[in-house]
Amino acid sequence: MPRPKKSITKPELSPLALELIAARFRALSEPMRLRLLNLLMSGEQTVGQLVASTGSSQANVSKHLSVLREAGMIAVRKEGLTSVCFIADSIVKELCAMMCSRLREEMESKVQAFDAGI
Amino acid sequence: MPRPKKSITKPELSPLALELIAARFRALSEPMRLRLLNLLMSGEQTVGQLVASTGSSQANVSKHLSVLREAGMIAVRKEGLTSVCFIADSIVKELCAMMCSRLREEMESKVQAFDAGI
DNA sequence: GGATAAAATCACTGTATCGCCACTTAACGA
DNA sequence: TCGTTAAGTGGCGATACAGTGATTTTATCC
Repeated sequence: MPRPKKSITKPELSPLALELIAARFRALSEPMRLRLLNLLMSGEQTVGQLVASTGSSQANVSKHLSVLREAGMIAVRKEGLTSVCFIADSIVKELCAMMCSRLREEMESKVQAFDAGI
Repeated sequence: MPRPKKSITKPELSPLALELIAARFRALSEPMRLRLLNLLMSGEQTVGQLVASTGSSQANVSKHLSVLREAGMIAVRKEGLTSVCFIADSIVKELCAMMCSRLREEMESKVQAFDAGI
């Protein structure tokens, strides 16, 4: 036997790579964080503005923002007392746009199937 | 009054849309699931093959596969006793490829920064 | 320095989820 | 029908994470 396991095909991703990729997707896996990112799509905002827009608590927003920051998706610029947040990774917009359009397609095809006779 | 709140800018995503998008990213947010998807990139595989390739328990693999199935990312075709899994949504490959290349870029830029003098 | 305001952090609770074990279900062959 | 095998499912313990309230840090103004 040439090799006792795997690798007839591709070289399989390393555990580290898998964890890093998973971590990035995980940052996008919470509605509140998607909401924050969506708000930041229109332009940079202070933490206070995000708190007001979302209606969530300041602590909660701050925690979610730090998750997004550690994932490299947003960055923060300090201006006196306030912190201004902005999207730091253009991939965010692409990924979300892709997911949105994909979901829309699926829903529309379901509507079509429904209209066509359940 | 037209609407009491928000909407100076964009129409903000609905809670349902946010949850649906988050759910799809959540499906991609676990290393084991990414591993399964990566294995399926090379072509369809039976559950048993995936269990053997990953070295994880059959129950665990089965559960992760059902998560991926509910997220619409894979589909399953029954052939006698065995279930054959395959990627059902081409977006999966795009998303993962995008994340991978993005991470690679970041790492390389860090290496450069390191080489340039910490 | 002291007061104030913005944001981050800590401590805590409830909930979700991973991985494992055991059991059940489904499909085939003798 | 019975036995076997592939896969799905339920229960359990441990861990992770969202949201809240209270506290601390950081920077500004008086």
